Amino acid sequence: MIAEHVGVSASAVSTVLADRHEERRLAPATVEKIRKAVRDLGYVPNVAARRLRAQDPEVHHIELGILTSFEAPLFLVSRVLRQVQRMADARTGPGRNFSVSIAMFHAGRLREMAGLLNASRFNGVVITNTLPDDDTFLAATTLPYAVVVLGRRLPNYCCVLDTPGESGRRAAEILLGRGCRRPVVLTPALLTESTADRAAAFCATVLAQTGTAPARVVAAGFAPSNGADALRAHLGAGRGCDGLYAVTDGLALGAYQAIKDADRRIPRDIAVVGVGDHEHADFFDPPLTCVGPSNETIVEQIVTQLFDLMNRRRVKPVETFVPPSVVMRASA
Amino acid sequence: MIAEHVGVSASAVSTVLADRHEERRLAPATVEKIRKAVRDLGYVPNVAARRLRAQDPEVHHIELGILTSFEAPLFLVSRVLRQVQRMADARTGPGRNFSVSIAMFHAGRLREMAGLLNASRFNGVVITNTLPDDDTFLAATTLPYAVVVLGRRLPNYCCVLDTPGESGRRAAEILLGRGCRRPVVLTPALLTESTADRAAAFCATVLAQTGTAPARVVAAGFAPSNGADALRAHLGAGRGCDGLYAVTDGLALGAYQAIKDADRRIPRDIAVVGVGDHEHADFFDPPLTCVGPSNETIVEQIVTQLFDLMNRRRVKPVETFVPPSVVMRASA
DNA sequence: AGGAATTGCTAAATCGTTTTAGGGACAAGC
DNA sequence: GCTTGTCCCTAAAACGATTTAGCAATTCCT
Repeated sequence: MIAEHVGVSASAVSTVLADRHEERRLAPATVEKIRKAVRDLGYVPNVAARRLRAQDPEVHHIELGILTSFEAPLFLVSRVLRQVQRMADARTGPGRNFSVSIAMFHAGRLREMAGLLNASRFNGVVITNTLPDDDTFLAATTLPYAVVVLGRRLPNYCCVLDTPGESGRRAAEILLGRGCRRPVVLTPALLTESTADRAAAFCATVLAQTGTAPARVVAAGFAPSNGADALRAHLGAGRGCDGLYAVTDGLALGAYQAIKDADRRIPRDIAVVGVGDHEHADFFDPPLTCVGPSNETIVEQIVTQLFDLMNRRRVKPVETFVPPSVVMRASA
Repeated sequence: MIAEHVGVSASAVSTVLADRHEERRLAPATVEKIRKAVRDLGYVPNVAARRLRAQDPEVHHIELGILTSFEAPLFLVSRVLRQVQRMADARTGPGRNFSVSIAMFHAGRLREMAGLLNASRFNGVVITNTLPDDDTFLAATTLPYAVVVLGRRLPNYCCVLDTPGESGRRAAEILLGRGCRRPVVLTPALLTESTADRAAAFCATVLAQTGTAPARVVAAGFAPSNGADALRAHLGAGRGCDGLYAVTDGLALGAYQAIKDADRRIPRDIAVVGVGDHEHADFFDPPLTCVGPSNETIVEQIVTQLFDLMNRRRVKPVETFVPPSVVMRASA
């Protein structure tokens, strides 16, 4: 402990920090001396040591984490967390105890997260919203505990993701089925594996069915304002659009504004299809038609796999594809 | 360690778990025996012990947490987290290292969260979205580390919250200033300290200025669907409304739908004022006029206080009131 | 057969904290 | 002077894992 600096034992410091110097009869002068040292040295107690010491040997504490990047929206993450907690609560009892938390990493810098590699932070994790750099890191190092990856395909981990190619294809079919002649796909500049797949499948389907590839509008980020700016530029330049596929709902929300500002109607002038990754897609105006994996199914798959891994009921990694479900609402 | 069950030493078990039995030349039979025991006993490694052992004595690891209830939305929480992380990153260096995470508790059962009382989980926390039960728990036990409470007034902690009475009053003034004669306040059934204060101030102001208290519409929860249902019922019953104050933006979003479904226009027929606690309030249609504490200010206050407490630059708890800022958009 | 090398495992130290038992110094009482 | 008590503090064990050093048994080499 840092504070042997004052020539006093660790026990005395501990006593003072726990505010038990009265009952343990430390001299007021010593208490003051210790307090001062604690302040001066900026002492921070080590939680791992405290916990190791404090915990009841009879009860096992299991740490679960949901790892996501700072930049990503939390909607799906929070749903995963709630479901994980539900399962955890069901398994909690005397002798077993769970903590579930969300930890964030800077996109592309997952590898820097403390305790990941040496398994000193979590007993099991769900990882999502990784960038390609994170994916290569993960692919290169198999973490020695229960890991489920959401939305990415990595051979050495259990993965849960959209059935590849499906969402984009169905979205294209919906727009073409309504008679759209000038479909547009709206994507962020930095594509994740899922968004890239959706866009590619959409383009391929449109090309196959009409002979022309759809226009591709690229937004700076995935916030609504990025979507609005990008689509406004596209419409303002007079390039046609009568159907829009946004690979994430935030972009669709921004697109709505651009469309309305351009005095076009949804879906009459421009039909819009999203993916269902926004909490309130059904309260957009008009409510957003979505083609994407059902969040319930995804969450359920993730959580059962996580617990199966932890129970060692599953050992080999598996890929689970969740087929998109179509929720027709008023926007297309 | 559990697995002395097989008559082998802890070191051997550790070796196998780390998959280093090759380099350390354990007999394949022993490895199998250990693996089987690990499986059969459902062994879960203790992360606290691992961490204590694994960490470099030269670097101090500081754990920060943001504690919120499962039931609450994550918008403000995620903003707090990002800001905390930014400050943490700025203070990270050789010898100092932060982990920031979100941990959730069941509303009203904060006291059950493991490691809170014995300080064995976090070096500092931000607590928010507490229910009255949690508040009484907190008021009764001063946690022995850095704590900042968001949106509640507790004498023994640093608190950051709306200036009491201000938001509701300003909202009322905006609606009355537009000439509204039948203002309505939309609240969830379960009021937190902040929402209760907003509703009360709104009602008091309207009563003072017009002589009649506003109608109070109570939604079952704080999701948009709850708001839509509640307002639909109100409008359907033919009770008047030409101005609406929603104490949380989710309700406003639901109200938008009910208003449009009733063929009323926003703001011409019904003006709407929210509080600015939804990430995309500026992309509602029409964009939502908000009166509420600026999220930047709140987040900044919280985070500086948290770090001041940890540095012991502040010792006594303080209350910080953040005055509402008004963001006029198209809805009122 | 005797020494060297290899194989397969264990003992012990360590991480930082808390708690329990107890010890030394001094004062008071006989 | 010896016992008893009080005051103030420390030593040591414990928490559960990992790692390092090393020991015994077996095999290999000459």
